[in-house]
Amino acid sequence: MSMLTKAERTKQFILETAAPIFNQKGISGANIDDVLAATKLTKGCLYGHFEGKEDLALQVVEHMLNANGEKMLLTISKGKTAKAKVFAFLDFYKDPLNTYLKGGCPIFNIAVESDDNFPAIKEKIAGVIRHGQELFVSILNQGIENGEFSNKLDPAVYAFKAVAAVEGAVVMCKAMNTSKPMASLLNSLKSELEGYAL
Amino acid sequence: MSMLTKAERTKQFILETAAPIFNQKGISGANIDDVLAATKLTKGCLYGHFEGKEDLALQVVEHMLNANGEKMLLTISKGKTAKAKVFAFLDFYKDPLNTYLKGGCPIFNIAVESDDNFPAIKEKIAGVIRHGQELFVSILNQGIENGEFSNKLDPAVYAFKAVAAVEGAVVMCKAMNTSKPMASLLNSLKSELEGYAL
DNA sequence: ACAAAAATATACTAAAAAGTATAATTAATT
DNA sequence: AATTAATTATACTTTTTAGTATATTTTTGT
Repeated sequence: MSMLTKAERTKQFILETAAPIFNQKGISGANIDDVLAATKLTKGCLYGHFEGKEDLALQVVEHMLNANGEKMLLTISKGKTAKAKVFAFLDFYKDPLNTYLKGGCPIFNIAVESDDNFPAIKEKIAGVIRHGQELFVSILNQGIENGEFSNKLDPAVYAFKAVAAVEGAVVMCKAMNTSKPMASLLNSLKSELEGYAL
Repeated sequence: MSMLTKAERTKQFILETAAPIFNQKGISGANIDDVLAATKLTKGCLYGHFEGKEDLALQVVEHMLNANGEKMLLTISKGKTAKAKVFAFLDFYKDPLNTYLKGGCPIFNIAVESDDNFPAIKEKIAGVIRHGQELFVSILNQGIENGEFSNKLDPAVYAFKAVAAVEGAVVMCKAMNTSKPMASLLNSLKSELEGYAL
């Protein structure tokens, strides 16, 4: 028998199945029936695990953010040098048309929608973005300290620029249905960083 | 008497009033009653001008995109040199917390939502983005031709990077409730361009 | 294996949102 | 200024979506 109880597994299953639905259709656009159809569960079951749509949405969002964070950390940790870590991060969305979670980057998708509508979720997103920036900055700082990069590199500026550009590029590429510009953007961001190499 | 008929003015008024609602709440999140409350009009009136919510949404989107395009063109046209034009474009969203249309950049907001949900609107957005890129590239090319910039500048790459970064930054700044990182991003993008100055 | 507890299914109600028919009003044309 | 056409308001229906009460089934712990 699995370590998780049946109910816990069902809840997990609901969250995982609902994630792409919410990521693609958005919080307002996704509805309970979509989730029921995808999970092939019933109302009684779903409402046994979640108080209502708002609760479901919040937990789905948390689930997506956690999954995204873990995946991101794993990706970055594979790089041995600071530069390799940064490059690994940049490549995370190198194919915007085939993101690991259908519908693009959940952080950004939720950020756009929650901004003016769901203050609680907006705060969560703000935290995730801030935390990501801090991590990125600390990697760059390590790179400066260990002599990989010149101290002319401003970690905060580069970190913000890189994330903003990549996230913006994901949206643009998806809209235009091409991942081509992403490739040259990544090259440009990488050579910009390499300009600070010692 | 105004050149526009009463009905035309009412329709225009509805579109303008509905624009911020749709831009903030999204197409799925916005509803007819929101628009009626904001305009203080009634169903009979609204349905006299639009076939239904879908039609309204489409026309609101078109209205937002047109308004955005015009405003953008006007802004850019104020710059005399290629560099000035680019800088003017970059500064367009320099204060992401107070965009001319409440809720941030409509192009991006709509892009994120329409992507997996509204194919017709997605196509429109794709066209707008492509057109914007072409314009940006042509400005940079002029700059190269008239000797402002070195021909080492790759217009397509810089144009994409700049737009992606600024748009991404708008979302990030709004989420984090600060326009500070936008300021340093703009400085960075500007000095990047100035690196190609002759 | 059995009893208690928890999870799930069914069938329903409630609320919200979209849309329509018709009447009243207002604007445009002569 | 009067008439017709168009616009807008009111009051309604329909549809969609969320949520609930209760019954049934399945887990879980003894």
